[in-house]
Amino acid sequence: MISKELVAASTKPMLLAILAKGESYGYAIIEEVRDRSGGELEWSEGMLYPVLHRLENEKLILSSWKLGENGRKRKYYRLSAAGTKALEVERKQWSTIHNTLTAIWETKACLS
Amino acid sequence: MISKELVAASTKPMLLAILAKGESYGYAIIEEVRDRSGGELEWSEGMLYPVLHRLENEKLILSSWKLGENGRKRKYYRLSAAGTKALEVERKQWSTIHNTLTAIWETKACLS
DNA sequence: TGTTATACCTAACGCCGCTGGGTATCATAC
DNA sequence: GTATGATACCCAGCGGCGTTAGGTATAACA
Repeated sequence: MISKELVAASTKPMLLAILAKGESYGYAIIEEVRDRSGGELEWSEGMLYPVLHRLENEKLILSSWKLGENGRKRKYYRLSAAGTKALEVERKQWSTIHNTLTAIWETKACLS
Repeated sequence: MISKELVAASTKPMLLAILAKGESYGYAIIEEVRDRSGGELEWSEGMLYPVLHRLENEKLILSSWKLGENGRKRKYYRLSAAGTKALEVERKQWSTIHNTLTAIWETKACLS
């Protein structure tokens, strides 16, 4: 079980990264996250949909209703130009924190 | 400027990691974080102290008042046994998310 | 016909960092 | 000697966001 804070921090960059590979929709995104994390990450719908709406509101992603192969209506999301830029910002921020964290961890390893 | 969510997610593991290297106190911790991150991370006191109190409440860290070399009273914190375990849990969770994120990012790189 | 999977949405709650304060001591400068 | 800045601690109120726990609707299957 991943802590709430980590989920909060990783949701936006992960979503943007997934949509950067091509358009997708809510249900499929939840499955992809589960697969990619080897089952460690289990996003809930109640968490994902508000995030999608928020990102759309921020103009980082765009949506359009389409009919899936199974005859069901799906709301497909894709990255906007601003979303692509935002993804890069997210990646840099993540790297900054990750590097700082590993630097401290490695220092500990040296002393112990 | 690092996003609020990322700060929230990294505060606890970073604090535990710093104290794992030896006891320290609020003001010095803020400086260490600033140095370690190359100035990218700037913790505020209003953010740090409540976190320290919370971690102490969770028995992950222990505190004791001491007199610093400069004649000032300082509240020194150190890791408890439970805190050491918690640090390992935090590290694992961080790795899980980091690996998932980089996996998705690399996939994107392959397709583009 | 009813149950499961798909697919979307929302309201109330709680946690937690952020902002913007406050208090006190010590060193330095004027 | 007194003002300023650095050190060092603390707290209240606010807002954002995941969580929990619901709801609606359609297609497939039994």
